[in-house]
Amino acid sequence: MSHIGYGCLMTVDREQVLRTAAALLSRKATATMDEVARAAGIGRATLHRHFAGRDALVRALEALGIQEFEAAIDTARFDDGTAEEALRRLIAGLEPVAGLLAFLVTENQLFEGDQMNEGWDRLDARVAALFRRGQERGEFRIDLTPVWLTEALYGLIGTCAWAVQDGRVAGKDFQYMIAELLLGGARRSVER
Amino acid sequence: MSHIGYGCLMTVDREQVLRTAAALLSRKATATMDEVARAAGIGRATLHRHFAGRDALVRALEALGIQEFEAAIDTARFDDGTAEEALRRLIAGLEPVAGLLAFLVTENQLFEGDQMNEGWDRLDARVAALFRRGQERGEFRIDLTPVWLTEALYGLIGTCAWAVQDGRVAGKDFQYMIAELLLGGARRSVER
DNA sequence: CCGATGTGAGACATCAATGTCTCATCGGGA
DNA sequence: TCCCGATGAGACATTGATGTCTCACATCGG
Repeated sequence: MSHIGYGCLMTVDREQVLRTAAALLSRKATATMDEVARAAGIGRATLHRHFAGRDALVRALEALGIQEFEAAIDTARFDDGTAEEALRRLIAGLEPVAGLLAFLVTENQLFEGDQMNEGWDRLDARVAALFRRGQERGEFRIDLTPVWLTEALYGLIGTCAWAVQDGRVAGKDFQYMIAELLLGGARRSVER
Repeated sequence: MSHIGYGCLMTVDREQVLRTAAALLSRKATATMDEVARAAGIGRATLHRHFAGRDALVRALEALGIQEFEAAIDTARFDDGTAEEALRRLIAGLEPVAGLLAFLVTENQLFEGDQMNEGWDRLDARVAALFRRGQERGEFRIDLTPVWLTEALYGLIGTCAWAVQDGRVAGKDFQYMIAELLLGGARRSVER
C-alpha cells in the first residue's frame, strides 16, 4: 500500500514512529509526548492511541533496543573466527542502534522496577560470554573481568554516539575509535 | 523536642547540602527538590533559600563538579613523569567525583543553553593536552585523537561509577579497571 | 455513493513538581 | 535576659506534562 503525502491522513507506521522517537529522545531525553508526536509527524492523540502513555512508549523503545541489540549479536556470529573479529562485527552492527542504546542506558527508571526486562540480562550474558571466550582463547587479558568489559563496551558506544552527535568525533570513525580503544587501549604497544 | 544535632535548627552547611544532593542525584537524576531536601536533612523551604530553584541547584552542582575536576587535574601534576603516570594520578583523583560527573554528563540540559559554563572547555582542553603530550612523547598511539580519548575517559569514569553503584564492579577496582582498559585495552598484547 | 476506520486538532481535567508565602520555633549573640 | 536571624512545616497558587475526551474530516473499501 503505497502512499505519498507528508502530513496527510494515513495509517501510522508504528515502527517508524518508534524510530523517530528513538532519534529524538537520544538527543533530548526529556522531550515531551507532544514533541515526540510532532517529530513523528503525527498528532499527540494518535501517539496516545498507539502507546498508552509515556511509560508504554519508553517500554516499547526498550523492547526495540533489546531486539536490535540481539539481532546485532546474532549477525556478529560470535563463534566464527577470533573473539576480536566477532567483537568488531558486533560494534559494526551496533552502530545504527547506538543512539537508542545511549538513551536507554540513561533511562535508569527502567532498571529500578520489579518488572525489569529480562532481555538485558540475556544481552549482558551473551556479550560477557564473548569476552570470556576471548580470555579462554588467550586473546584477551584476564585481569579485566568480562562484566567490566561488557559495561565498558556499552559506555564507549554511548559516549561515542554522543560525541558524534555533537561533532566531536567524525561519524565515519565510530567503529574504529571504539574497537581500537576497547581492544588496544591508548598506549602505544610494543612493536614486534 | 529533644533531638540533638541532626535535624536540629542550625545554619545550613551549603557545601554539605551540595555533596548530599550530588550523591542522591547521581543515583536518581529525577529526584525532586523535596527528596533532595530530605536527603540533606533540611526542609524544602530552606533548600529554596539557598538555591533559587532546581536550575540553580544543578548549576551549583555543575560549578562544584568543575571545581573538583580542576583540582584533580592540578593534583595530578600533568607535567611530572610520563603521561601514563599522570593519567593514573588523574583517574585516582577523579574517583571521589565520579558519581557527580556521571550525573552532570547526562544532564545535557547544561550544554544546550547559550550560557554553557566555559569551565568544561577548559577541562576538555587540559585533559586533551595530556593525551597529546603522551602522543608527542611516543607513549600513546596517534590514530586515536586526543578529543576521543578525553571523551572515552569521561565515559569510562561514568560507566564504572554506575557499575560500582550497582555492584557489578568492586569499588576497590575502580582506578585499575579504568586505567588498564583506557591505557592497554582488552587485547592481550604480549611480546612473543 | 456511503459507511467504517483512523486521524488531527483542540478542549478539558488531573497530577506532580515547583516556587512563594506565612508562622511558630529555636539558638546565638548583644 | 531579650531580640534577631535562620529554620521546619505546611498552606497556597502556578506551571507544565499527561491522559481522556469529542468532533470534524480524509481516506479506503464495499
